[in-house]
Amino acid sequence: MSAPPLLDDALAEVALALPLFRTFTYAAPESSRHALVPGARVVVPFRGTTEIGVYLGPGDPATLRGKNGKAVTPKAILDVPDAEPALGPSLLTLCRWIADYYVVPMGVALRCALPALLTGAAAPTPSQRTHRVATIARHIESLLHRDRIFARSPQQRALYELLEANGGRAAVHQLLEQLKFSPSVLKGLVARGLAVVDDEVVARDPFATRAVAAHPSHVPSAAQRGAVDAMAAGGAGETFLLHGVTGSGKTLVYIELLRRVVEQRGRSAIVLVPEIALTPQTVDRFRAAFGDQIAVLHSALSDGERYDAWLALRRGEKRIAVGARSAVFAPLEDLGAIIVDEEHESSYKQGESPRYHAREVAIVRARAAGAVVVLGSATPSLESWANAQAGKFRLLTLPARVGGAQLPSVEVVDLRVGRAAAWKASQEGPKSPVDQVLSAPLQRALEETLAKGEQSILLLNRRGYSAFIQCGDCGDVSVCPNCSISLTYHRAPERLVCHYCQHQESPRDRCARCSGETLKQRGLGTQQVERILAERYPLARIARMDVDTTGAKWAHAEILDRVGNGEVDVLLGTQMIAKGLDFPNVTLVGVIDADTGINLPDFRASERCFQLLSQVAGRAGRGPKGGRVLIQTRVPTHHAVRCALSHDYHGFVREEVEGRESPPYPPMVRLANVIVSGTREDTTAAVAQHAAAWVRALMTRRGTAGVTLIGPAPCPVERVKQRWRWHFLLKAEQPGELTRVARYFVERFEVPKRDGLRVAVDRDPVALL
DNA sequence: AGCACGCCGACT
DNA sequence: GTCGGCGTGCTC
Repeated sequence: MSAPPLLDDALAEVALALPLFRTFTYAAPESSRHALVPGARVVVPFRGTTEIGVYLGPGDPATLRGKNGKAVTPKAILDVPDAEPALGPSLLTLCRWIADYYVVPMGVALRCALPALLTGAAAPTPSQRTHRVATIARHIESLLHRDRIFARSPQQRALYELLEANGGRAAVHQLLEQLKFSPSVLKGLVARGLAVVDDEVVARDPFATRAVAAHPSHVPSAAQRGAVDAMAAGGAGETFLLHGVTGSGKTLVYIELLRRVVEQRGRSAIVLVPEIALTPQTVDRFRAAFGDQIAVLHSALSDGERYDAWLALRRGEKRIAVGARSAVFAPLEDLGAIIVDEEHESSYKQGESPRYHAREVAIVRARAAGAVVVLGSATPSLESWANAQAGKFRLLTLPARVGGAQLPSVEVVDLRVGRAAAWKASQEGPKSPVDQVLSAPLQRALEETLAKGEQSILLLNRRGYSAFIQCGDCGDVSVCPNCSISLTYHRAPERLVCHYCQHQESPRDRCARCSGETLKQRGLGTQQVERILAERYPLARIARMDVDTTGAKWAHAEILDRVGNGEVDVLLGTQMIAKGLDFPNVTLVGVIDADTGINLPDFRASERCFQLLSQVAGRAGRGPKGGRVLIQTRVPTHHAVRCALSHDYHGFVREEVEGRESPPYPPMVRLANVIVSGTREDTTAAVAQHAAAWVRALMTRRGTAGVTLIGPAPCPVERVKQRWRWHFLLKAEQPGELTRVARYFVERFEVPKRDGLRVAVDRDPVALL
């Protein structure tokens, strides 16, 4: 449209990490020019202080015109601190793509590609740190003792039980922060000999010191070899969708591919996993195979450690990066492969700006680098499946488990009223708590598994003790003061907790609305089920795994190690136990309530349910003893449940895609969710309506026929963290049209600067909640 | 995002 | 008379 700008070498275009859709033009002193390579960090004067920015290229003199055409004298770059640019040309290009596609300022995109140390956001921290840690010194087993000891110190009890919930050990600052108690409460516990406080050196990269179990060097099966051969022969930038049933040995395929790419061809590679802490077994296998060629990037690293790892990759000292989402930005040259394990996982989508999806970023990066991408899953996302069907990805299939193991048999237990009554009636004696949790068939299966000395996994996708507290008189439910969400009742420590904003309060003994005294707990959570199981099966060794028991950094790995060592008979947990676990002695998987979440107002609710059921079912029968899966549900005919029963991914996709045709949802269309939020209900609604009307007018004016706008409406959870939320959806056949509309909107629509009003665009949202 | 500038209500 | 509320505008 406009003439290309006349660029000037004496001027420098610099991006700063500000939420501004503009860059700044600085003078480039002669002395700094030789080091000014695009992607280089620069230190620049900005509003009286100095900021770290990224040099993008020669500047445009036309930008040096202030308001009313007055000339602006550019300030000079103060320093170019690095000999080598912090971002190579390929990562710089990748950031430009992110800025464009996800409709964010360049500075925001750049920030997520650089460790905090390099953006100047964090003060340099030593690689070794110490912190104060409290540990339980004396365990109080019986509740009676507990009542007596803490009779006159309820705060100490709450602290003690929080410590317990953290596995007996937790950082002092974390404990006091969570409970908002003064340090004297802890002093009291220490004085009574119930806890001790000491300094702990935070291990320098705990993953580096974690022992790697010797894995038998597996020999690939014919199917695995075929997949590896196809990928190794893949064209530059080609994307493979590796659809392998649970237990089909996808990890070995990845490892064999890396042997060829990294060891034989000397190129580098990135392995993305959904969450490091949840997949220690997978990470261990890569470490066992490649030793110190690997840099494991995980959230427990300090800024200093993260920078060390970044540097080792940048210098080529390590050529494989393993990590969660952000590892897709690992500073590797000559990239040969990017592996995205469990590609359907929603944790690949970043929740805050830039709201990128690591799978999509991986594909774009690999295409530019001439690397192959491998997307692996037993239950691929519908988007990836559609891309494979359309010929954009090459589909490779591992249809069978390795070593001749069979997929477990999956049975449904129908909990609907009539049938539930039937099995309850068949029970002898009065209804016990366990009967409310486990149907007769699941109890029988659990008892048989215990008797054989084998292990069981029980999935209940709801943490806490009970889902909510309801007044028996007026029906009022305790809700969070900050969010439109009911509070979950937790025991040990006894609190009502908001799972959206972490707000906590003490349970009341009367209804807040009508002062009724018959407060009832509704809906079972993992804490309660743990207690019920412990009462019913006192000899069984039960472990619970959910965010409440895995607060401490390495608690995940510790619980899983105990399962692996046979120290646990029953592992009870939320969805975090469904992923990637490989324990051959687990022969029973029970799903306590398959319906949790199936009716959420989200177009992906069924898909998530199917994936969760398939993944957790896949934990059973991975060894020679075989396995069984029992799924309790009230909707046995729902396709997510039905297809999980028969391991029928294709059947599920067929039915699910039908449901996404009209009204259209991904993969039939591309989606952007525009979220308007603010501290006041009325102005948030007004701005959302105004914004939607503005976009509609824009589309009419510009004739963007390919984009449709749905809404606006309040978000399904209309208040979170004291902010009201409205949203509308943009749907488009072509991603380019969606980018144009979203970009024009974000850059031109004026959000009133009051009531904390904000507009955010969530491109390719994973959930509309 | 910050931060300064600037114009209208309750106080030493 | 001032202190300070936050709406508005700017950052090379």
